Amino acid sequence: MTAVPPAKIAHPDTGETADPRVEALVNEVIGRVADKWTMLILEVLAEHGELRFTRVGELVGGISQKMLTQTLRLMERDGLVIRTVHPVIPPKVEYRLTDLGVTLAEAFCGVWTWAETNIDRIEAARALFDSRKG
Amino acid sequence: MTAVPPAKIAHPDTGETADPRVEALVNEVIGRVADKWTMLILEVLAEHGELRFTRVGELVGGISQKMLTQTLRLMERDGLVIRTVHPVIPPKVEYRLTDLGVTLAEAFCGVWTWAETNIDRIEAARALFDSRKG
DNA sequence: ACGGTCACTCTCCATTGGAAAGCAGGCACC
DNA sequence: GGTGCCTGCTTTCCAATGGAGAGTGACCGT
Repeated sequence: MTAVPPAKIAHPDTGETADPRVEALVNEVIGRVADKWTMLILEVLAEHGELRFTRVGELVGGISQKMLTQTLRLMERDGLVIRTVHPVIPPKVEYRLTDLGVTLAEAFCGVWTWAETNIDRIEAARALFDSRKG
Repeated sequence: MTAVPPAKIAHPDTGETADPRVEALVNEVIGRVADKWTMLILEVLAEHGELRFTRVGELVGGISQKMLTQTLRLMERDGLVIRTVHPVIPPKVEYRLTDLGVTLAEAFCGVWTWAETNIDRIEAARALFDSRKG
């Protein structure tokens, strides 16, 4: 991936950032990271420190094991979490955030607080919208 | 949706936040908002102010019209954007952020700067991971 | 021998997302 | 009077994604 993959629809030039390659990379990273499960896992790991596989699933809630494995692997690949395997029976695998993961969690912190403080406004907006075009 | 939908897997108690209902609502809002296209659209609207439908698509890049319509509608429903229809021919529809949308964009601002500053680290982590278990 | 534990992994199916075509409706051009 | 074109969707079809649930491996207690 040295060459930047072109956008599927060839938009000639959006004339936004100086370097379109940087922009594309950032968008790709955002696309990776701006994922429901990634954010939720990041949250529980930031809050609880080191956790085992099933415990992460419990704390996140409603995630399938498949997605849990998949998301944790992707986060590990991106250097957000560290996976520690303890060679014991029954198996014990612990996950914790890297420094990079911690900084991302801090960056996302504003979003949780935003969500917490603005739930009422969102629900009100939804009610209004639905009543208008129900 | 007055009653909080129970998690699909019945986790007895994760013992995290005091009120599980608030937590569930926050998770739902996070799940709504932590979406690739939502974040990207939020970004371009925060940066460019009021934009027309196709212009949003151009600036976001690589989004299908279906997802653009769908995401903008959802954002409108959640009170993040305002959709203004100018009854002219050819049609002209403009989108801009509400105050709520602006606050969310500000909350996400840290994530964009995080992505920009940490691209190198992510790529390095990926290269390492892939070389290890290629 | 058999069930329990834990972290996956696999299989099947419903939902989602992308590509492309269609549509509405007035306007300009020929 | 047709033929396009313009924009903002909507629809259709198909590939990819995600969830539910069962299976796996390796050992331990009974």
